[in-house]
Amino acid sequence: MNVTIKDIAKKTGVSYTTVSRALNGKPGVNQATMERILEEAKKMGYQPNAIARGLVTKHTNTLGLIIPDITNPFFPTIASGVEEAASKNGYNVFLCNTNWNKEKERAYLRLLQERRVDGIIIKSTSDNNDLHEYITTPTVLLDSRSDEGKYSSVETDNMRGGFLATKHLIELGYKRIAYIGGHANSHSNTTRLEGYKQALRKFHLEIDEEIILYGDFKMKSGYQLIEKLLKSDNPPDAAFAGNDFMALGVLHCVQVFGLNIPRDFGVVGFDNIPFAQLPQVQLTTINQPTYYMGKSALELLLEEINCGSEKMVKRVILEPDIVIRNTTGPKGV
Amino acid sequence: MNVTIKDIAKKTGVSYTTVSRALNGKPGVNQATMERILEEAKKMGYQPNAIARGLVTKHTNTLGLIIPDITNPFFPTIASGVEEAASKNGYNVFLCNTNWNKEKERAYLRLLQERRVDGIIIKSTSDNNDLHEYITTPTVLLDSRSDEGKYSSVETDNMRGGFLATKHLIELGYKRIAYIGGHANSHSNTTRLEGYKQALRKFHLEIDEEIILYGDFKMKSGYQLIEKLLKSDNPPDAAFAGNDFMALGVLHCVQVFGLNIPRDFGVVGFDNIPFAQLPQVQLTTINQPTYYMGKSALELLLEEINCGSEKMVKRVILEPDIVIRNTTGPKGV
DNA sequence: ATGAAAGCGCTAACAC
DNA sequence: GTGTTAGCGCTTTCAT
Repeated sequence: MNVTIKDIAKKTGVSYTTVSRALNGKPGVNQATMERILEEAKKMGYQPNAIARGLVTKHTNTLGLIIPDITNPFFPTIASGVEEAASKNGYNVFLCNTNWNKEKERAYLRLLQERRVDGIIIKSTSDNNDLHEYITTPTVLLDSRSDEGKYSSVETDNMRGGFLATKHLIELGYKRIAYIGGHANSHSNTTRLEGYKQALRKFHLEIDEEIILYGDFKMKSGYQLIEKLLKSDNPPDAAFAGNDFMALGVLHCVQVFGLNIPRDFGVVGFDNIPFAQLPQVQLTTINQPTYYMGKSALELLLEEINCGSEKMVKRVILEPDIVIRNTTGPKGV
Repeated sequence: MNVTIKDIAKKTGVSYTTVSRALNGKPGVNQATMERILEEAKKMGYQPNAIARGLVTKHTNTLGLIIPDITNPFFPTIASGVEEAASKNGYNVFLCNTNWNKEKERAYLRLLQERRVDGIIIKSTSDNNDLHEYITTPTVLLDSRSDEGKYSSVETDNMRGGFLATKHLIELGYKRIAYIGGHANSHSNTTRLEGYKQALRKFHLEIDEEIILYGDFKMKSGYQLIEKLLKSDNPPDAAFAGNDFMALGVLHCVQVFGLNIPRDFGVVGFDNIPFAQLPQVQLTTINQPTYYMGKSALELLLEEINCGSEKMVKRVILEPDIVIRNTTGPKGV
């Protein structure tokens, strides 16, 4: 059995209120008794029971972080941003991996709230605008705009990212640029696609729905999508991928087809995951301030938790930038 | 304010004991009242308070997973193994990232136990054998043998892995094989090193401490360590790296030195992280059943939690195997 | 089948 | 400076 404040009260001969006060460093305890209590507590191996405390204080110093794919390095980087900042503020975080599964997302939302987390940070799997039906706790959205106006959010300017990527390919002379996207109805996908279209329009290039494809943000789907296009009658000569994972799949397939990168075919990714900079990979991509996104999501959440009712809904939008490496270059040169 | 069982008791005109019974599907409730209660609960948006429940039941259905580096894909894979299995069994997991920091590890251990997690899975940052001083909760060790005999553990046969890797290099004709290790006093490091030495001895090659170096399991340190060796008078012609991360660093540096891989220089990693199989990387490495390690650690932990006192200490040792790709080949050919 | 009451370990009012 | 009391939301005897 664990030792409780009552045990240590008995041992030191004071009331357990006094013990509680001493242990929490609250004023109104004699220096001498204070020391006696602390010493005895240590000797008995006392460990405060956060559960009991939470029941009365109404907060658990516990947070939930819901992400779609922990094996995509983009999310661990975010997670470490969240976690380090949380840790610094005395919070622990439940890391929940939905595997892009809407059901799992809902289940986690429920579980987290039953566990009375003080707040939730979520990168939702889709933009259905029905999140509020499942949420009664302070929440900040990551890279998403579902239920816009209800929750604070932090995101990279995906549209601009998409624009930058596509513009870069166009300026290098690539003529037929495919969009190899992620989940069709996810915020990241739709906004990046919008940026892609914007760039095409600006440079008076045709938007061809034939070469706009959706997958699932995973490597394999990048491979399969571009394979289909490369086999077609009118194959593209470049691709803007929904994320780096998919870009890696695209790269692989393009090589299998014997095309020279970047001479015959250009590829741009999105995220700038650490592996994109490997000397063997050198993927041109859109850089997101990933770690910082996690950190600032946490800060937003903390504000929300502490400021309580006067809910200030903020939207933090971070600037992406393009990192040019070796998967793009002057077309045909 | 959240709705409680008392609220719904008042509403339905029964005692709150009955409500509790109904909500938990316990016997002894009339079918009709049962339905009334359930319906009312749903209508009022009742969410059970896991905190209050935990206080009386003494368990939280909550687990802690402590890992050293979430940005090394090896650990997310383990984490997803743990999490999926945990989820299936109704547990939520606190994911804690120590960043190879002993202090943080201890802090998390304390926090987790204050939060009354039902169990802990930990990949410790070092093998100091003092873990038990900080642990009073069912625990299983990952890839570690500290406090051997006190806790169940799951690990890959690291020694055999080290042996396999080194033997492979020797048989290909590499003559001077460096060991580019991770943290000197971590279990994974010492056992892999032991396997390396075993292989050298078996093939009557000299064990040269000059080319046995320790880093921190990160890419950069792989680069720096091999750089030092490559600059020396008697440079190695191959390296067995402490993990894939470090191997990637080694690869980079070797290329910078203009050596041909695998003709002039062979590299073997450890872990077989997903990125090792990228067509651009094709790293020869020792494969660990990573996801399964997480899963079986969880199963061990559940056993421990449920069987209570009759503590069965088990050690699960998984077989590694070598995956031969393009960073090794017949020396000089 | 249902209810009353106790109590999990703690914090917070309020009294002294 | 210290103690008494109540109560957080729930489960669990023990009655009825």
